[in-house]
Amino acid sequence: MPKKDDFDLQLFLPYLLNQAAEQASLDFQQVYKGRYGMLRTEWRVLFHLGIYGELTATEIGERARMHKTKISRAVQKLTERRYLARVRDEADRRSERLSLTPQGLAVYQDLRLVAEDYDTALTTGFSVQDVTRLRSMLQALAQRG
Amino acid sequence: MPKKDDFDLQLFLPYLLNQAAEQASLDFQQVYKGRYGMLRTEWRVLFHLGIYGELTATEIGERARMHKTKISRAVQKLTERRYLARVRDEADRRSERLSLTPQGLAVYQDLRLVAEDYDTALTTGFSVQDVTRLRSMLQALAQRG
DNA sequence: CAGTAATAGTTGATTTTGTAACTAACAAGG
DNA sequence: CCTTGTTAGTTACAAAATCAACTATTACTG
Repeated sequence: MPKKDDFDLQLFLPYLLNQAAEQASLDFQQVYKGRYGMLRTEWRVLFHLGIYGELTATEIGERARMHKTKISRAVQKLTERRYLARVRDEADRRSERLSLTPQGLAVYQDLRLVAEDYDTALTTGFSVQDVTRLRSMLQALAQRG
Repeated sequence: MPKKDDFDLQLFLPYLLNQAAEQASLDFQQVYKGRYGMLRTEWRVLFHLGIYGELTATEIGERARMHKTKISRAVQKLTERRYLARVRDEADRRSERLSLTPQGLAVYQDLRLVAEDYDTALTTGFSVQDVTRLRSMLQALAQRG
């Protein structure tokens, strides 16, 4: 393809990161959307609770860097589907302790296995050192700001 | 932070890629949104035309992996702002050849400089080899599917 | 050449996200 | 305590993305 300008968009990091992220997300989305009709935000909330056991909406927001309205809506959906339970914190009645129900936990465990397999599939073809370096660079990039 | 489950979400590639991509996009968005009131889709179309000179909407869609409705709307906005010109292709009257106007080109050139600076800023702190390896791995990840 | 299928691009309806304003509960200073 | 300020979370409205249906044009096929 003849270029008029030698700037290489395919190598521009914000663009490249987005292309890679979107591709990876879409593949994994097939599973949680297809199997459980979940949205990306819902999947993230579910995983946070699966990993940490019990968190408030604000805590999830800080960890996942998601806005509280997104979380609020995800929590509503997950509650309707009986994947999570909300208990008002009596020490501070503004917040709620969120945790997975047995059903939610089962879904999490299923998706967690898929996630591990998918991560393995994504990284085959690269050396272990390269993958380690990739993750650490991505973490560094994600943490700016 | 005590974990109930040892799966590390922070290292899961689709999640990690998204965090890094979102951070980078948001930073760069400040510029094109703040300076020219553009959306991400519009920025991408502008850059494709700046680099390749003349393309149809479909060609942009293939390259950028964007859906045609997104492109259609971005093209409308950019045309309203007099950043791009549309000429019906007489060889195939269904399609239009898109190209930047002088104003559009000026905007592209401005943003291109910012993009180069931002890319440099993002990668300082990493070795040249690491950055090269990062880009090539991201390209490989983006190209699956 | 009809007649059907395919392609370029647009438009409209629905869903999802983002932004701002809101309620309820707590905190701190006078 | 009472005013003012802050925090947790929700809700309402606007912006944007997604999906499906549509028009116009070209390509295929008998």
